[in-house]
Amino acid sequence: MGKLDQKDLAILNYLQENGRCSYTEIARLLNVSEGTVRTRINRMLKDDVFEFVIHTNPNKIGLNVQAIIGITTKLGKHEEIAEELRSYSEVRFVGAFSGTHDIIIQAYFKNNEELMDFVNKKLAQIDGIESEEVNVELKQYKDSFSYIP
Amino acid sequence: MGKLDQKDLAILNYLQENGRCSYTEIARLLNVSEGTVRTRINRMLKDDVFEFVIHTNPNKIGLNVQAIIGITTKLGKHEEIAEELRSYSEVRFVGAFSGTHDIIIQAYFKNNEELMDFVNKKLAQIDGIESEEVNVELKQYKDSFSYIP
DNA sequence: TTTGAAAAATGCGAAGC
DNA sequence: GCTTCGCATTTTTCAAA
Repeated sequence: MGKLDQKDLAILNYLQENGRCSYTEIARLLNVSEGTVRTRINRMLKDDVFEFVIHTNPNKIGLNVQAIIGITTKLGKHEEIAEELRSYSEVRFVGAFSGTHDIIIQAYFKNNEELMDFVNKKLAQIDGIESEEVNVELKQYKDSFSYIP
Repeated sequence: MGKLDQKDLAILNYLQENGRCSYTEIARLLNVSEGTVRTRINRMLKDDVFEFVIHTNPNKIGLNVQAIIGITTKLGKHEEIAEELRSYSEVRFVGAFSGTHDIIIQAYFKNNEELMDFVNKKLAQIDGIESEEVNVELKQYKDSFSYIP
């Protein structure tokens, strides 16, 4: 499990700005050969350091309501409930947390009705959920994928 | 602001699975010409429907502590505080919410000490923050970018 | 909007340093 | 591990249906 050096981080930095940046262009910018960039990217992909994805704008595909829901579960039920939640397509993030909530999820919906149905029907049906705290997003200020220091 | 048809959604679906999928390959899979795929992708990029990005695995770049922090602010201070928070590189998500918390952020840190410094120094310095609720992630079950229905 | 075909750019594999 | 060099594939451009 090798570490990443400065060159690797530099490559990731360029790819963050443009996920389709070519090997050739990155090579030009870093003053190394195209082969070097290619080798390193392939190594990082194999080591699961990053992956190529697209970030879809939820509003543009009709998902206008976004919510973050904090969930308190019965003791020892985290795992099972988290696995169940992760299977729903509305849910884009699921994590177990230490703090006020045992599980926190982030989910996207077409409209408020869909959100209500999700909370009152889907969540209500899950055994072991003690309480939920629904936060509806009013405005988004940042949603970045650039964590390179 | 045109709507997306089935063909557009099909293209996005393939790109979700592999952000580097070539126009040619998508064209083969959808039984249309390569030019069609390219035209539509470029239109969607222009319309800000999606963008090509990379998703970096936080752990692999030394960011081992992840937190979701709910913040309660003084009335009328949301905007200003959200803008301030969005400027920090540790912070990857900032939203204003209706619910228990006025602002919810998600942030990544190298270790617990960095998280503590962030809460006790950076957040504590911001005027207008009334209270914070820190949730530290113990395990992540899902973190998807595939919102296509 | 979609297609096809030619030109330009990029990606790939192998060999050598 | 980095580079260079051919060759394959892909992207780009543009005219036409």
